[in-house]
Amino acid sequence: MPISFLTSAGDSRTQVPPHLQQIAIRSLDLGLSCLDKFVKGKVVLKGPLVSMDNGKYVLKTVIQELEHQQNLPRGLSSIGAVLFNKLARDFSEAVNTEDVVLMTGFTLAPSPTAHKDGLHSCNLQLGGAGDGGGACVYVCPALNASRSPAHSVTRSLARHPARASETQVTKYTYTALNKLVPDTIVNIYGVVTFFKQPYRSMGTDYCSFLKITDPSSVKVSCTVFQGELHNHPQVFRTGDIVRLHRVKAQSFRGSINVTTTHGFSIVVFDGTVGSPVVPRTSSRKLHFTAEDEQTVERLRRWASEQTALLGAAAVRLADVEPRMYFDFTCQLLAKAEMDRNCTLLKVWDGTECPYPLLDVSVEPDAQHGSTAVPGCRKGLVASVLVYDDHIKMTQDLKPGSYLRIYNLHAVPQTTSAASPSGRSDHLCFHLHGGTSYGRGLRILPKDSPDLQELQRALELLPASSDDIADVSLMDVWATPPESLEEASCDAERTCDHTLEQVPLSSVTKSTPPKTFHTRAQLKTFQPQKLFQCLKLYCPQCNALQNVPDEEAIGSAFHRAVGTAAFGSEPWLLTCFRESTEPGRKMAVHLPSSSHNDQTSLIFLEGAALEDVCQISEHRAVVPVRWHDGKMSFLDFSVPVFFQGSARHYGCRNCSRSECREPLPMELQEWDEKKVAEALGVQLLQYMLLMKLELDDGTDSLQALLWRDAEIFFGVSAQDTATDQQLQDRIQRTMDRLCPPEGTMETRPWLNLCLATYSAEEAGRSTVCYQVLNTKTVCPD
DNA sequence: GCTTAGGATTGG
Repeated sequence: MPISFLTSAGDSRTQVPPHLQQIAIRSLDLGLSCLDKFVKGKVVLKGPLVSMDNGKYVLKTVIQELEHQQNLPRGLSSIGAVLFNKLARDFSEAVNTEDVVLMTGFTLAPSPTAHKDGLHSCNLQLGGAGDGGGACVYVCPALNASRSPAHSVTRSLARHPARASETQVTKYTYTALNKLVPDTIVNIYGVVTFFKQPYRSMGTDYCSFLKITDPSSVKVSCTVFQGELHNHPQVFRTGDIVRLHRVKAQSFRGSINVTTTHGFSIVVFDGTVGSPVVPRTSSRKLHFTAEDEQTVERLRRWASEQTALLGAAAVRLADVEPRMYFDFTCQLLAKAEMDRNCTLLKVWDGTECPYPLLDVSVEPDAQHGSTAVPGCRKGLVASVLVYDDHIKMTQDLKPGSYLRIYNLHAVPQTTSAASPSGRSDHLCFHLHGGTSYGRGLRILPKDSPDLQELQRALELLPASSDDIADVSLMDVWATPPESLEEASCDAERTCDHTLEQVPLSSVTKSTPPKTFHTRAQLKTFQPQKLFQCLKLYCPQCNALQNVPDEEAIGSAFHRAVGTAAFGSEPWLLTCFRESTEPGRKMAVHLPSSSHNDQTSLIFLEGAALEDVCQISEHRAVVPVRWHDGKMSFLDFSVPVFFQGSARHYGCRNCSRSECREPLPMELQEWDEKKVAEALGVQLLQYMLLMKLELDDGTDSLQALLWRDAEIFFGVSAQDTATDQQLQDRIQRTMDRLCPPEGTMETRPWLNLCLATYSAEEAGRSTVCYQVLNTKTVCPD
C-alpha cells in the first residue's frame, strides 16, 4: 500500500513497520543507504499533479521537520520530495498541506533547485523506476478545522480519526424519489439534472434550486433556503450527486417537490464514475459512512447508463460559436466595474478563440489585475460582461481565481474598428441578469478535477523568457497562474521561498515562528505623519528613538553656550572665531597631526547650530564641550558629527562620552563608520518603521515594516533623512497603497512575504508579524 | 420570526 493513513501523529511508531528508523533531514546525504529509514515532517508545500507526455505523473512536495524547525536553517530542516506515477496521484488526492507524513523507501538525488529554494541539497524520490517499488507514504491528517472536506478522502476514510465518535449516532434512511409523501420530512439522494446557483430571495435567505432524479426516474425540484452562502449546495455541474437531510416534501402544481426545514443539510459529490468520493460541504460535523460511499457510487453508475442525463460537453474558448449559450470554466485575469449594473471580467482558459474577441477596454485605474500576460495573444483573453444580480458574486473575486460561468452568452458585436473589410464582428460574452437557465457564476476550488484541462492548457502557453532556464521536473509548480498573480500587484516578493500563498486567516492561526506568502490590502498604517517613520536604532543595545527635530537640536546647542570652558588638549590646535550668533564666541579645535588636511575633522565648541551647518558644508564637524578637563561630545541628543547635509547620531548608552584623539590614518577614506570607530562612538542607524494593518477578507492583522522597509520603498533610510525626493517617494507609495479617499475595493492587492515571531512585551510573550522581502512598484 | 421560490433567455 503506497499511501496509508495513521490515526495520529503521536502514535506513528506503533503503526509503521518496526524495522524502520527515523532519520533526521539534516543527516540525509547522497550515497547513504536509506532502505530501513523514514523521514517525518509536515507538508508545507504541495505542488500540482503534473501529467507527463508519456502518460506518467509527477508531483513535488516539500516537507519540514517538526522538531528543530525553530533552530535550524531551512536547508537542514526542509527537503523536497518528488513523487512519481501512482504514488504521485494518490498523494495528490489524499494528502494536503499541514498533514504530517512519513516517507520511506525513497532514493536520494541532488536537488537541482537547492540553490534557489534553500531546501536540502538532496531530493527524496519515491515511486519512480529507481526505488524498487518499496516507496510508501504514511499520512497523519492534520486536524485543522479550516481544512476543506475535500481532504478527507476515499477508501482511506474508514481510518479517518474524526469519524470514530460518529459511528454510533443516528442512522439515516433515505427515501426514493417516487416514494415521497406530501408533508413529510425525509432524507433523499439524487443526481442533479438542473441547478441554479444561490441568489437573493425576496425574503431573508439566499435561494438555490436543484432538479434531481434517481433510479425511480422521478424528477424532483429542490428549493434550498439558507441565509449563509456556504450552506448552499456546491453543485458544479449536472451529474453531481447530492444528499439532502431533513427536507420537507410538498405538493405543488400536481407534482411533489422538496424544500428545506430546520436542521437541513446538503452534501454534494462529483458524479464521475471512479473518482474519489469526496463530500463537498462547509459543515464541520459531517455524517458520512461507508454506506454513503456505496450509495454515491451506485448512483454514479446508474446515471452513467442514462443517456438522457448526459451533460453538455465542456466548451473551451476554442470551441465557442457566435450566439451560443454555454458553461465556461476559466481563470480570472482582471476585473473592472463598468457601471452599477455591469462588471467586466477578463478571463482565459488557455485556448484560443477562432473568432475575433472584443477587447473591452477600461481605464487602467479602474481595473484590478492585469491582462499583460507573458506570451499573450489577443484570441486568448475573453471579455465577460456580468450584469445585475450576478455582480454581487464578482465582488470577492480575485485575479487568479478559477471560475465557472453558467449559461454565458457569446454575443457577436459589430464594431466600427477599421479593418480591411470595414466593419467586423467581435465576440463579447454576456452573463445576463436573472437566473433563467441556471445563469450564474461560482468559484471553483483550486484542486477541482474540472480544472485539470484548463491548468494543462495554461501550462502549455509560452512562459515568460525568464522562466525557461530550468524546465526540469523539479520546477513543476512554477505554473502560469502564480506568475499571473504576481503581475497584477503593486507589491511583489523578492524572496525565493517556494511557499504556497495562504489567506491571512491561516497566518493568524499559525504558531510562530513561521514564514508565509500571502496577498492582502492595506487598510490603515501608522504613523500617518510619514516623517515619524524615520527612526534611529542602536544595533548594539537595540534602543529606538525618533530623529530629533531641528528645533530640539538648535536649543541643545543654545543650552551649551553657558558651559563653554574653551580648554585644549596637547593633540589639538585651538583658535577662536565669532559665531554667526552676535556676541557669541566659539572655539575651533583641529587635530594638530592633520594640519591643512582637508579630510580631517573639526571640533567645534560654543557654536550655534547655524555655525555647524555652515562649516560642515566643507569639513566634517564634531560639536564638543569640556567636561572634567576632557573634551567630550556635546550631547547625544544632537548628531555626534555633521558632514555635508548628513547627520550622524551616537548611542548614549553604548558610546563613551569623552572624545578621543582620532588617528589621522584611520580617516584617510571618509566613511561615517570609520569616523565613529576612530572617535569611540556607537553609531545609530537610520531606519524606517511602520505598522501596516493588512486585510484580505479572511482576517486582518498588524504587521511591522521594519527590517526590510528600505527594500519595500526602494530607498535608503539614511538618505531619506535629508532627501526630500525620497520622502516624496514614500508618500507617493503610501498614497497609492492606501489612498486617503476611496474604499477597500479600489486598493491594490499586495503580494507579501510575512514572518510571524514571538516577542516579549511587558513581560508577556506576544505574536508579531513583519513584512519581509517585499518591494513596492512605485510610480514616478 | 418561520417567508423566501416553484427552470425555460435570446439583452445591456
